[in-house]
Amino acid sequence: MRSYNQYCAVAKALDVVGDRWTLLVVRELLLQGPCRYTDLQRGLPGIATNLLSERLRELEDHGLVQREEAPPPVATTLYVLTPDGRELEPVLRALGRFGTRFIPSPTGDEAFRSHWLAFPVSEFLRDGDPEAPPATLEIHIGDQPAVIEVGRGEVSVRLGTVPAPDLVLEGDGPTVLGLLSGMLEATDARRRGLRAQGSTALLRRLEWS
Amino acid sequence: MRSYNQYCAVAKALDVVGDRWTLLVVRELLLQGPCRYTDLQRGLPGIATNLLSERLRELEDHGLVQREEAPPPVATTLYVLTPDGRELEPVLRALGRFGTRFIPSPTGDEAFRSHWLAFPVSEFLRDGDPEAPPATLEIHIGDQPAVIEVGRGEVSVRLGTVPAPDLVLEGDGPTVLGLLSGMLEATDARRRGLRAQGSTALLRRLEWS
DNA sequence: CGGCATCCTCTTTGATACTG
DNA sequence: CAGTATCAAAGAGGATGCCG
Repeated sequence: MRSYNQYCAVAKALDVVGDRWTLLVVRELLLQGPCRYTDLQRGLPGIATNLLSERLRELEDHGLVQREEAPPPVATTLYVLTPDGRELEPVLRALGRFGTRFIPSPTGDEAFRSHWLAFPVSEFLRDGDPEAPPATLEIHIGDQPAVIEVGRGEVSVRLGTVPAPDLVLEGDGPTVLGLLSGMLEATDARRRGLRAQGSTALLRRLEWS
Repeated sequence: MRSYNQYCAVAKALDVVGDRWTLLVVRELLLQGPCRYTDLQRGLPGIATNLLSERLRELEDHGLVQREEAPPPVATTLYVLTPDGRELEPVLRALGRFGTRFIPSPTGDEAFRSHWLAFPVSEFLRDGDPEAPPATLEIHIGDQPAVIEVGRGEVSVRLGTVPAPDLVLEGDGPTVLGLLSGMLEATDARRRGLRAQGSTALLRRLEWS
């Protein structure tokens, strides 16, 4: 990217991360941790491969990403955020908070990856009943299932499943997120194809701010 | 900008404000308040005029900027951030905080506008002696003088001058900011062309975090 | 002047194909 | 798997012209 050439920290930041795709590459590394090249491609549907390699090189040049040669049996290169790179998390969080207002457009043809849930869940969801025993909620939206764990006042997400979830939700992105955020009633969600199995009372425990 | 087409708030935010220059236009409106077209041009050295008008139209289309027809005698259009647009401030602050690490490169040929100081000053400077009487510090760097007011634990900046400042600093951007942030000693700053008039003890009252 | 629109050139992006 | 090479299309940058 051509530099803005301004003696201003915002402009300097944009000189470094203002290119198209750059911040989304960082999003992937923040959410997924160390990634192989193809992990990144899967998390960035639509990116051209030449751009991905170019962005990674630029991020490396700026000291935000490090390339690590994984030892056998993996024997591949892993991309990892440096401590400096991890300091982009507040930027990503601020962007996510701002961007939620543009989400509700229900076009439906958009790509979805389950790990993208991690930001909104940790930003907006609260455990409304910290005294109650921990509970788990399994979500099936797109590529992979994810688990939301709630208990002791904390809410967290991770990819994967759990042996005996208290509730399983299955549906498309807008519907599941609408239900989680309380913007959608259970009956409306069901009308939009949501399938729920287990204790839907768990939903009332989650508080969206 | 072409949409990333991802069901993710960060991607949505970047769909809206990820274009080149867009966030800097918002920076100007946040720092300067309502702006005429030419105010924006002055605050955005290097922008092509067609891009500025295009960005303003896009921001308007997304509901982040409003066009207001100022009544005579001004009789010009003013650009103002909407409440939604003002919610980009956390994004700009996060970017500024991240971008400071890329500032020290002292190339020297960069554009500078005094109002750009507002973010770093309000983010990083603290009044180290809240009990002491309020004091004022006038800064002459580039285009216009600015005033830093410190007192009662608060630090603020505004453009303009003050009748009897306790201290006047004159020099280039890196030097003055280096002095304010404590990264530069007074003698080093003087060697780099800084001219100070008044009570330099005031500098020790300012704390940089 | 303030507020753009147009034209032209140059750079960046996106899509696809190909390679060690 | 991890990229590089190629090329058409879109976007950015710069100059200039127009109009109230």
